[in-house]
Amino acid sequence: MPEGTPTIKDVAERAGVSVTTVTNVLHGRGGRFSEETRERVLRAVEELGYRPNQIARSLVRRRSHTLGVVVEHFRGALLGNPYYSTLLDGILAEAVQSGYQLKIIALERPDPEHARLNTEDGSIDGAILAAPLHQSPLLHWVERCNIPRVVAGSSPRDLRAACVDVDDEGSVYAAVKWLIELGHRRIAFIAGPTNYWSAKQREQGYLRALREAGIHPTEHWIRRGNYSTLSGRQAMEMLLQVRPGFSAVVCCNDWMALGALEALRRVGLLVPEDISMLGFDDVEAAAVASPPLTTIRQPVRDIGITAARLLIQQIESGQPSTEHVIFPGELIQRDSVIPCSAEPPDSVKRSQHTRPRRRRY
Amino acid sequence: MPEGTPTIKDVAERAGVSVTTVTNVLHGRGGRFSEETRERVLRAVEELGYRPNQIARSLVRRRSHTLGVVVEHFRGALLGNPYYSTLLDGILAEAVQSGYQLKIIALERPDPEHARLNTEDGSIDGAILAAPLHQSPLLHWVERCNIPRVVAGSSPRDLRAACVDVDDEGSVYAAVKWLIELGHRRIAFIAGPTNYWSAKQREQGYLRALREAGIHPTEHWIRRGNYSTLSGRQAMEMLLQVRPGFSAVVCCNDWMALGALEALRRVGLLVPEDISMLGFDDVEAAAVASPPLTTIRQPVRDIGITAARLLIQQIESGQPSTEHVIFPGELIQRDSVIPCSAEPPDSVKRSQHTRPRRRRY
DNA sequence: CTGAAAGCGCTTACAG
DNA sequence: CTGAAAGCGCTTACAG
Repeated sequence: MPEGTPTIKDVAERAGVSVTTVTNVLHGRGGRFSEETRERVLRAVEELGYRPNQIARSLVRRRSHTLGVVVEHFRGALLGNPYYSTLLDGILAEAVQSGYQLKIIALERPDPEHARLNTEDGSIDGAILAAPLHQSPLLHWVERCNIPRVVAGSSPRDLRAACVDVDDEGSVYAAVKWLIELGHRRIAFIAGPTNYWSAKQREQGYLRALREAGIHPTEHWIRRGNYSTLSGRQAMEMLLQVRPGFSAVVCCNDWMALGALEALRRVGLLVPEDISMLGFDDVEAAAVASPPLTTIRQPVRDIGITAARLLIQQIESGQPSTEHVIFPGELIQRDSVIPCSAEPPDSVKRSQHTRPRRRRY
Repeated sequence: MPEGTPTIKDVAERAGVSVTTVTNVLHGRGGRFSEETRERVLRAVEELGYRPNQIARSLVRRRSHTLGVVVEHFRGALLGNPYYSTLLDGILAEAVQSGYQLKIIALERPDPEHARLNTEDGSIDGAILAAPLHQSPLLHWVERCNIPRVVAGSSPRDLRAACVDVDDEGSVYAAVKWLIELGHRRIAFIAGPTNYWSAKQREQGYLRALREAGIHPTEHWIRRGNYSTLSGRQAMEMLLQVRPGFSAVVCCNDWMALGALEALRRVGLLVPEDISMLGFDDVEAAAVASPPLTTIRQPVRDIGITAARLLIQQIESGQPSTEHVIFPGELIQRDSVIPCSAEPPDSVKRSQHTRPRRRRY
């Protein structure tokens, strides 16, 4: 607040009443002032251009009506990631609806003490930890901090704190089971980086589906990328080198699937005719890829909304919660998956294709 | 802050010193205490788990070390828009680097008074108005508010406040001029919604380039969409109905370009062989479209960074500023634009294509 | 080197 | 219906 900003005291003086009366009319505590007093106060507010200082209010009420979103600020390009921004969008929508505002608390390092210093400082009423990395020290913080809190996304299932997440394991499991029902048995997997809890879970889902169907993947069936398009292309290239005749490949995220698509295109293999492809996330680019990518969508915005709702509940009830809300993923069927043809890939009739290079698989 | 939270007074008592001394050691005001006192205070802080209440501090220092990002919260799906989230990402990066945190102030309606109430309340040191709509009442607010402020994105050039933006008009002008140099003369335009300042500017750039080249577009050359893929497809379909033999079409954003691509594909026209296509924004999907889209990229993250920097300068210098920083757009050349062949489209030799339907243009 | 006191701008019992 | 006083948790001259 700049120097000359009018305060409640100025209003009181101008209206010729006490500051107590000013707060009372400002907060509509009826019956404590006459209509005439009310008008005088309001006029003074108007004339002075007075706006209440929320900081002072927060200090005495011990409530800031602000939600904190805690993020690890690794390398800075955080909100450029649609996952985080969509999560934030959901949180914001719910917060605004309930009369809260949002503070972004970007931690320069995932240090519990650092987190406490920035959250238990009176500036927020509660915190949402946004998609922590696998085994982040912040999970430790979140389990024992002194303010209402919930984890949104990437939450270990044994977390002793409220959290909201998608069922990574279960939705990949279901999708791979579906591929198997379509006749696919040789199904490769392009895995994600090991520092993501979600990547691990998706891999588990893949393995469980195969196991239940009595299919035993060798290490040649799995290649690991880092979630980037390039790494997906490279992983696919390595997969092609071992030539075990896959009829389908499932990717831990869409960007790697897009890279894998590129790798197949380069060697003249067609999706889905030669190989079916399944992604995860349903990023915007998935719908406009060629072919449009069949993928698993997670309700990221709903996760954000629910996390905010859970947090506000804790704040307003005064009851800490350790509730876990797990959303199912949704299979988005587009054009990159078809049933497995009985014949091995070599003899599959390929549709017309204009690429010059063409290899046997 | 929950009830039992230790305060500076508790620390003072425990250490057997005054609160003045506690603040002094906490803020490292050297020379005002003995080494032994310092240790006693620090030990008390440690034992009590004391963390300073920033709200109280803000109240007396009149500084919150928080930047406010003001957005119009229309329909809620705000940060789902990569433009906003990327802008926010840049702002966040610069803020964190300079020791500030971010508060998101989502306004339920673009009302100047509502904006003042939420910004001039002591909770932020300055505000960034993020990409206001064309003629938003908030521009009015930003020109006369009492705290440091800057507009990031979509800023009218005559704004009497600091702002950072891309040169929409100039970059479309330059790109269209380039198309003309490539031999294109019949260049259609799929315009954006009229409530976006940027959409208007891009249209102006298109018109200026044509005008300078002595080309006179009729109203048939321009169709308006609403920035969605679907609207782009429909606009292209309308453009095709009048059949004026365009050799190129420039779109006000990438999503509409992607829709236009779809419309052309449906009628069997090839991009870029039959028609060149230029987008704007360089969204992620542009790079993976087929063909990869030639487009104009605006440095959204840099706009955010610069806006935050300008704001922090104002805050720390106490000097309001009305500086305008305008970044050029960057032409990203991919595969959707080629030189115009001398022959009219009808006789253009088309490359191999597998689509069954094929129409004369 | 140390501390008592005033004050930041509000709210909240409480007394009248 | 109205107001004086205490207090929220800090910081800042200022006096010693």
